[in-house]
Amino acid sequence: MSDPDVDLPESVELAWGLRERPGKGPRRSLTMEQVVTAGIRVAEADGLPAVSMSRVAGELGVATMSLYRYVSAKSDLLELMADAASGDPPAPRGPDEGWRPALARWARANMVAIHRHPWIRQVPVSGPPLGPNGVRWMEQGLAALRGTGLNAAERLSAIMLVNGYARYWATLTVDMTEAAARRQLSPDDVGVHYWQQLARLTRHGPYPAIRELLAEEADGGAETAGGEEEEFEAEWRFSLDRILDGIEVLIRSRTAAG
Amino acid sequence: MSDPDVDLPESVELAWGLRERPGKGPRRSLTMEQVVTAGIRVAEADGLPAVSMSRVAGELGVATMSLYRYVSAKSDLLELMADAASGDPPAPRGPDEGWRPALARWARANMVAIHRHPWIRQVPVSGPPLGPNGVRWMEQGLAALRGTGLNAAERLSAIMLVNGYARYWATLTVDMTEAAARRQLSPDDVGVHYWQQLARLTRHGPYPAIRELLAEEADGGAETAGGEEEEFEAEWRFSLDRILDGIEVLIRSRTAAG
DNA sequence: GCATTCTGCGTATGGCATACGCTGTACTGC
DNA sequence: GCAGTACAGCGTATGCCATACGCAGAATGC
Repeated sequence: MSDPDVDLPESVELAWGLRERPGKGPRRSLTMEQVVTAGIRVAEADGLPAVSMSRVAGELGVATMSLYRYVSAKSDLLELMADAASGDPPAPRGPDEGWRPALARWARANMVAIHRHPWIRQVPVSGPPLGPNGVRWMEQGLAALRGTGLNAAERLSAIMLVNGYARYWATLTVDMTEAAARRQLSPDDVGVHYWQQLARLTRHGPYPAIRELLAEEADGGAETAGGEEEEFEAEWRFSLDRILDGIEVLIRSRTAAG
Repeated sequence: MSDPDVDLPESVELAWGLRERPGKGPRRSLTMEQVVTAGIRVAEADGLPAVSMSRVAGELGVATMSLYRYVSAKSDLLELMADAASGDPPAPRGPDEGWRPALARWARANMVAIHRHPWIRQVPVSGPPLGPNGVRWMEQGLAALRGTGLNAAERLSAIMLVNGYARYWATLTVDMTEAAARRQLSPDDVGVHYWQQLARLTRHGPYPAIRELLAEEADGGAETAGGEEEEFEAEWRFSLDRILDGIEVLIRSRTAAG
């Protein structure tokens, strides 16, 4: 079913600690971990655009080109950084936790990881996870759906859907917060500003649904407004609950039929 | 409610055709449309990384720096390109089309637009839509949910959820297809290769859920496999149906209670 | 002790976005 | 019809960037 030696990108093998030292030649003076954490340090301090090969090399006191003995291209480095910064998936809470709370915790942890390391959202994803942490996240996500009656493809699609949402949401909120900070406003004010802009643009022309939205927003907008924090939270929960409801419909139909 | 003059980014005003010619000074030798379509032409031909200010300027027969009379930064140009390439939202089909088919059509059109212009997925989104097409897409999305009993915030969250999924899915499939093409494989083979890689990495260690997945995939993988095209389609539909089911649960509860 | 093989890295190439300031142009107010 | 003014196009220059190539020296196997 699985050949003993499927070929894997070199940096992935290094990250998993496979690959033995090759005997010949001088010792490496750095570890993969040092390289990756140096990259993370830069991203954390000055953002992903500041992560250049020369900057990371400088951080380690080596020449720029030395890094290419560890990663085959900058994109490799970025992927490894993202994997490392994702950290540990949330610990399972025992077999009697239902799939729904487990998946909700997993989703939130997903979102929180990006909030904690906002630069992750700007790392282009080139494919399904292969890094050590990515695979462990996958494991935990799938574990939440064991015994639900969903088949393999469905379990996979479901966690991808949830992961996609968490990433999307985190990206959106971080972008908004950063846009706000750049103009020295609160995230709330950015929202208000957007409504005003939209109102101006749609003042003339066929935009009935948007105008209905704006009117309703202006009316009742205040009634649900708690703190900023709570509002973000409520919106996060809203869409997540829609997704989980949708999954639940399917699971129920499976357990009823089967 | 809405001030007569909320400030809008200059390029947005240009794109909407607001802003009168300023009397003084020489005429502009280009239109915004020319600049944007030149950028799109480059992206279409050689991908987004090929879109540099000098390349676009060359396409138009003007000097690089001339473009900065039209956009304030490259990111402006990219956003305008993405908006223009999004094209028209799907036409509404009449008031007796239910919210669900309407939203499903909208979602698919969203996804198809990215498939048609794959570079769109690489344009960083800096905030909610302000371009002419983006606003019209928003209008159509919201229109699909009129009269469902959902309030403004809920309608907005719902279409954002659907849009996020469409974008996510399109990105994923395009990335996979391009990765396959780069290695001269079929997208299917890339999938198989991934399973093999995952199997190797999880052979030792605590990955029960992933191993279960791999086993099940290896067993029954063939039984559902139709053409590639159909499989993509089925997976797209699966998650979309989860989301729509979730929205439907809420709508039903609203119309029952209200 | 020699061949081999790998490491670190200096150098060089060919990009890139964009700040600045100049020149000529088309209009406004007189 | 003319002066003043604000703007268009753009040449030049700065300071980045990723990475290809090849060399010198280090560690090992034999």
